[in-house]
Amino acid sequence: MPASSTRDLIIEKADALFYEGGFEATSFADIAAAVGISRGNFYHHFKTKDDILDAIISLRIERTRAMLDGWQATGDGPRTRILSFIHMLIANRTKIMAFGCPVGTLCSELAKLDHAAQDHATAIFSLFRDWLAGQFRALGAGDRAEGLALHLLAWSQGAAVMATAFRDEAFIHSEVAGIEHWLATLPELSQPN
Amino acid sequence: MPASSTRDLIIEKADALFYEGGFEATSFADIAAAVGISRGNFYHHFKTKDDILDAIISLRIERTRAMLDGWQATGDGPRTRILSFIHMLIANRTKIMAFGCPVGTLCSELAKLDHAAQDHATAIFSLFRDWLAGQFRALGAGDRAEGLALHLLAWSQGAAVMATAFRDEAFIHSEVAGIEHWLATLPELSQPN
DNA sequence: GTCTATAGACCGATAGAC
DNA sequence: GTCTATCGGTCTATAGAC
Repeated sequence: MPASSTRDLIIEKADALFYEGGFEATSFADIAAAVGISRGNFYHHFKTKDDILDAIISLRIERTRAMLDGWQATGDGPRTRILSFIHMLIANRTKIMAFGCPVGTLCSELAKLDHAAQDHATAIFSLFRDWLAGQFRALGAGDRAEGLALHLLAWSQGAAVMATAFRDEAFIHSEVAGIEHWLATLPELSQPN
Repeated sequence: MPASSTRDLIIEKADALFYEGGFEATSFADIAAAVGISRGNFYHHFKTKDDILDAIISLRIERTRAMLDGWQATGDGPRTRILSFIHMLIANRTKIMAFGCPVGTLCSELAKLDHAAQDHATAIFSLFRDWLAGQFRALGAGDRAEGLALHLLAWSQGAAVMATAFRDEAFIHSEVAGIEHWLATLPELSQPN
């Protein structure tokens, strides 16, 4: 079976639409139009809107895991790996200023909708948290590693929210600089990089 | 004028519904049911959904201003006033874990909807930013005051997003403790309180 | 009689679902 | 393609204060 089936195309387009317009505000018609198929064809692949959402979250989990594995596979030390995470804010700054963080905004929207997929979406955050905690552990943070990971995640989320509200690119850069300084001067860590 | 009571009731109920369920996902029928009036009566007070959104944002701006003025009117020093802001995270922790920060989630949703009221909603953030900057200025932060204010806002937003995603009350407390420590050890500030 | 608040029928469009 | 429910929004009628 070819990898880029219609189903994959639907997921791909719906992923972008849910990110840029929100889950609730995106209709089947929007997705069908973006894919270029009829709505009838659509239901052959997904029975309900929630099914698409689950597929999208699964895709994001896969891609996040692949990205983290890729960073892990380099010869870089944990500090450099953490910087790779931080610099996502810069790399994605244009989209973040327009639509926020894909993970944070999805979790917030699903919380308000009291949606069954809440935990599934939060699992993306858990991937980042665990991976970051691993880096901090490698730096000698011990049992503080998870707390540091959560704090770093929160910091990046706060930067994303404010950058979206104020459409302020300079603020993203200043927060990233702040994180880098924090990382460089963390008192608990014993390893230099 | 006696007319304002129903109107005020609509705003109050819609404010809660928009916060807890999101703007897009809340219908006129939901609001009318919460107020206990017919949808026809509803349209006598507000012509469009955007009208009520504007009214809600204006209400939030008024209430925020009143709260900040109240903190300003106390005999407390700027450090204690900043702590009042931070401790909102604790006071509102239950709602934040369920629905996120009212301001941050609204701004994020309106950004995705590309809604005309985006700037109006961001004005609530601006109130906090300017007030916090005033406190930092009083502490001798000089032209760093606004940057510190934005950073503190971002920190609280990040804590709110993560607390919502993970439903983690302990995390809120640990972030608040982190902010308090940061505030107590800020190197730039010359005033003791 | 006028004005305002209220109710509820009604509209076209579109939603998710099949 | 078709279903039903519901969306935001419009319309008219009524009830009562002045």
